This record gives sequence, structure tokens and C-alpha cells, in this order.
Amino acid sequence: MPNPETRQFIERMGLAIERMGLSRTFGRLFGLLMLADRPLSLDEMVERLDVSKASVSTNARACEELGLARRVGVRGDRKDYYEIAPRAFEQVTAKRVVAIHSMAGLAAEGLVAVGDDPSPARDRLTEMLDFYLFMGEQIEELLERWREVKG
Amino acid sequence: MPNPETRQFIERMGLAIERMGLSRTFGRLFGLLMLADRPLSLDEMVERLDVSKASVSTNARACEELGLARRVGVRGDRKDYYEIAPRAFEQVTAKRVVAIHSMAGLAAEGLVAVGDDPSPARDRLTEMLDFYLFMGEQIEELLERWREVKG
DNA sequence: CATCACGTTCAGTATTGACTAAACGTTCTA
DNA sequence: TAGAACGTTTAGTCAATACTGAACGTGATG
Repeated sequence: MPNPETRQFIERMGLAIERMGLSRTFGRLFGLLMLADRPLSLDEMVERLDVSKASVSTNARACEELGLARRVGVRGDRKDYYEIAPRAFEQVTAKRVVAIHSMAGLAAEGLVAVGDDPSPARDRLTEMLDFYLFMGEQIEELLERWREVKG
Repeated sequence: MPNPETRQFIERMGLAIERMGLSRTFGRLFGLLMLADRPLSLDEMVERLDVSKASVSTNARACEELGLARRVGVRGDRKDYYEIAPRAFEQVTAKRVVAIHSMAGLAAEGLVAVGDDPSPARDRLTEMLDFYLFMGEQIEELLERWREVKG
């Protein structure tokens, strides 16, 4: 299974995730799980990714915390196995919505800071607030629509 | 103008932007410009942010490249002045849409990598593809709607 | 023409962040 | 009960990144 396309996918996923502010290894691990046809143990991931077990352990757990992967058990085996969580992508988008809301909150704080008098700053902050309120709300609706169709 | 709320806004903006993978100073600079009632020169930003001029110069230019700020001239003055660009927030969201499209592209590559036979991996990749196609398209529409209302 | 005012670039430095190897705790097994 | 199998934690290392101070280039100005 380690064909060139597979390797390339994993590598690109590493880069894509890295651009989102997470670590490259994290992204590679996620990419590996995306391509797996069954849950993978830590040692299998160590083998495939060629990184230390400590790193795999940490990143796999982080992946779980973010709701991108989940730990599953295998009967008669006490290893930990990981697989991509259902709704993984909705999850990351949901996190983004939270970030958008906090930008709206920040805009609101800004409005307090600049006071009530009309000013260019006030106009910009108002626009920022409106924009993020709009986006947050609308993207939440998109998620709901998606869930309706695919859920 | 350097009241506590102002400082806090700038600092929080720094942190928010840092979480998006950019530098904290970049975020603070952006926050400072957001609160400014007129374009600011490099030296003014140096003063307000308490960082070196080199750093301000670099970050201000980066801000411009990303479409978040623009350089403006002041009559009878050969300094560079910066102000927040119109449509700054639409700009960052537009960038995000590009990222979403590239995730869809990545999913497509993954589908090539796993081949045509049915498999869990294939199912996941298909879902990823559909999801990001949907999101990319829809968020673009949101941006258009926003522009209609506010533009 | 010499100097000043600006912005940019560059080499060096410090800080941050992630990875590794090794030690550790726990749970199973012979 | 000793030892093996696992996963986690931690101390240390290494690389990436962003900042600083200084040098530099370019126009303006006296």
C-alpha cells in the first residue's frame, strides 16, 4: 500500500495541515488515517510515518481531542487503535465557527475601546462585527444543511 | 488614545492572528491600524507597538500583500502611511475559500491513490471531497451576498 | 555637494515548537 | 511474581521563525 500516490497524499496533507497552524506530523498522521482501511495501532503509524512513538502518541491524542480521530479497541488486543472519526470535517469547520464568533467578540471589544463618537475606526469595527456575525451564523446554517443531506 | 481597552484590543488581535498561523506582531499591527482614525506612518507604529522599525516595515508590507492594509500617500510628506484596506475581512475569507478548494483537490488526489474498489478509505475521501466542494461553493455565495448588501 | 530622512535588507540572536530517546507506570501473561 | 508489552511523560536537542541593530540605497533639502 505505500505506493507513490499514497505517500504523496500523506505528504500533501501534512503541508496543508501545517499551513493551518498545526504540525506537519499531525497532518501526516491524519492523512495516513484517512487512507487506512482499518484502525491503526501506534506502532503501525510509527512504521508508516517513520517518527518516534512519543510523537505519534502525542499527535494521535491531539487528533482525538480535536474530534478528528477516535480511539477504538480491538477484541483480544490491548493496543490502542485509531481511526478517522465520523463527521471529522464537520468538526473542524465547527471549530472554525467558534473562531469566527470570537472575532465578532473582538470587534465588539474594539467598539467599546473607541467609544461612541463616529469615526473611521468605529465604522471599520462595525463592519468587522457585522461581517463575522453574518459569517458565523451563515456557516452554522451551512453545516446544518450539510448534516441534513449527509447525516 | 492608548487607553487600556485599546491596548487590550491590540493584544487580543495579536493573539487571534497568531492562532491563525501568522506572527503576533503582525496581528498587533493589524489591530493598531483597525483602531486608527487616520493612516499611520512606520515610525508611529514603532512608537505604539514598541518594536523595531525593521519588524514594522516587514509586517506592514506583509499586511499589504495579504490585502489587509494599503499604503497611502500624504500630500507634502514622503513617509509611507498605512491604513486598513477596504474589504479587508472579505479578503481573508476569500483566502480561506482558496484553502477549502485545495482541500477538495487533495481529496481528489486521495481518491486516485486508493483506487476504484470500494473501501472505507474511499468512502471517507468521497465524503471529504463532497464536503469541501459544498463548503467552498457555498461560502463563495455567502461572500457575494455580503457584497451585495454592504458593497 | 553634504547631509538628512526614510524605508529596506541582512547578519546575528533569541525564542518557540516539535521531535527523540529514555525512564516510567500500568496491565497482562507465563 | 518476574517479565513483557504498551502508552505516556519528560528532559534535552534541533530547527524554524521572528525580532533587533546596523548597514545600505535612495531621494530630498539646505
